[in-house]
Amino acid sequence: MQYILVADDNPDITDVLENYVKKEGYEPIIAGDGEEALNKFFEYKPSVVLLDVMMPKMDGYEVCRRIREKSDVPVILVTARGEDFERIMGLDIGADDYIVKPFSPSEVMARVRAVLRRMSKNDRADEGGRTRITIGNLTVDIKEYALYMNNEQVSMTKKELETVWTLMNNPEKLFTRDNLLNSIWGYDYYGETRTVDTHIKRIRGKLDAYDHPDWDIKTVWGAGYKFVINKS
Amino acid sequence: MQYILVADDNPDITDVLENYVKKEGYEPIIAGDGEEALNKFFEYKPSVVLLDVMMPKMDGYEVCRRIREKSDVPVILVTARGEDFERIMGLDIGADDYIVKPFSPSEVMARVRAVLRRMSKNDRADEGGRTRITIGNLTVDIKEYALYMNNEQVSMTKKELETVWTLMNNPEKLFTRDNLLNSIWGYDYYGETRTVDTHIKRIRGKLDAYDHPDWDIKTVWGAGYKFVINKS
DNA sequence: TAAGTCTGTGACAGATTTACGCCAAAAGTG
DNA sequence: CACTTTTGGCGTAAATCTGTCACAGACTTA
Repeated sequence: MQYILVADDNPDITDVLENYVKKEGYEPIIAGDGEEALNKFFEYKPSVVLLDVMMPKMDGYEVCRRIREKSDVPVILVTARGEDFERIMGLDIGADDYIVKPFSPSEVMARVRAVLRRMSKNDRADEGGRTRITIGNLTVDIKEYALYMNNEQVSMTKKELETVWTLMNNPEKLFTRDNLLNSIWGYDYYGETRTVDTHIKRIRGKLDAYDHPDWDIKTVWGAGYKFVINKS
Repeated sequence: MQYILVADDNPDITDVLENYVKKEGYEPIIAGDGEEALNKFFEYKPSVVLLDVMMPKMDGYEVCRRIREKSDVPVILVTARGEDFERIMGLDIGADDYIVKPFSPSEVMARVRAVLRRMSKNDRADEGGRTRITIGNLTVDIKEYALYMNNEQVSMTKKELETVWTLMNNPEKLFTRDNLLNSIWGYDYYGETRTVDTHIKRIRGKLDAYDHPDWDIKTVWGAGYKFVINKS
């Protein structure tokens, strides 16, 4: 679940934004003043923070500054009047964008989407982590989102590919179903553990169309699954 | 000591960036206009150059061009909103990346790290000023903004051409919609993600009028699009 | 061997995501 | 300003993926 923190002392504003945030599939967290905003920030670890500049107890600039001491989460400031963006951005508080009142809710959501987009992906392939693993005749490339057996592409769905990738990243390591659900589905997944079985079944169905004497996805009875490498 | 040259005529901006650069362990060199930037460049030989496009005495484009006559140092251009894609990339200026205002300082530093990483990997042959790519019977020339199928020109709009160009530049690589929006529409695009779909549809509509057994623009369900080359 | 667990599998409904057509807004032109 | 082209957005149908269930078969332990 992705949280969005909305901090404004005017309930009319937070009410409207709350609905929009929900409609976009995020979970809104509302705060009515600066201190509350800061507390809820640390409690919920939201993915985006929307801060009104003028709030009781602690203003938006200060909240932003405090958040920046601990986190790189995208922060959008909401200002009352047309201040020059270079002034806002130039203040050493590290805001990511700003919106001038009066705004339309859809404009706000567009900016939320934009900062999330800027933060997401893009750098990950750059990030130095490996993007491709080969074990025996099996290769998975997460940058291409593709899986190859004997250099021939085998079509995989997203979840299937992520599952293989996760297992391959730690050969010989046992993954419980909960481990896999946590790292692939997310920590807040609510559903059957056995779902994993179904995915393993589908993966095996596709990969077993080929011989793979060097490795296998093995069931550890009563525990989970692991990717094993056969030393010959 | 690694120097980073920061050129902008707004002291608010250079002040903030100066602090960030220091915090990351580099030594900032500040310039307030184009001529100063060029002089300090030759004096300090920095590892990265950050250039605001609009500066007194000499604009960022010109500074970048002059630097390129002598050096392959990574140059990041900073532009105000709404600059055209093609002016920044693809042309003979030779910039390595660009950032659209408003930006957050942490975003800037992320890109500095990114270009430095790319340089260290000597990965530069990749983007090295190519202006034309041919794959199978498809040729795109970004300099003349034209696309050919079987040496016959197919009329494309700007966005369509840029999309094809971007995908072709990294065959097999998956681009999420967000990736495409970032690199083609820019960091300050506040529209719908699904817009990409519409453009892909139009591109396919035009290109599918011809056979192209060697390649295809493929949908990766739940993830994005990629340009695939068919090995026969 | 029998009882008690745990896993593999096929089927299916529901959820998600994408393609496509159409329209309206925006940008470009003369 | 009128006209054309380009671009972005939306609703719907189609395609694809995913989670769950029921049951058979496998494994473990006593």
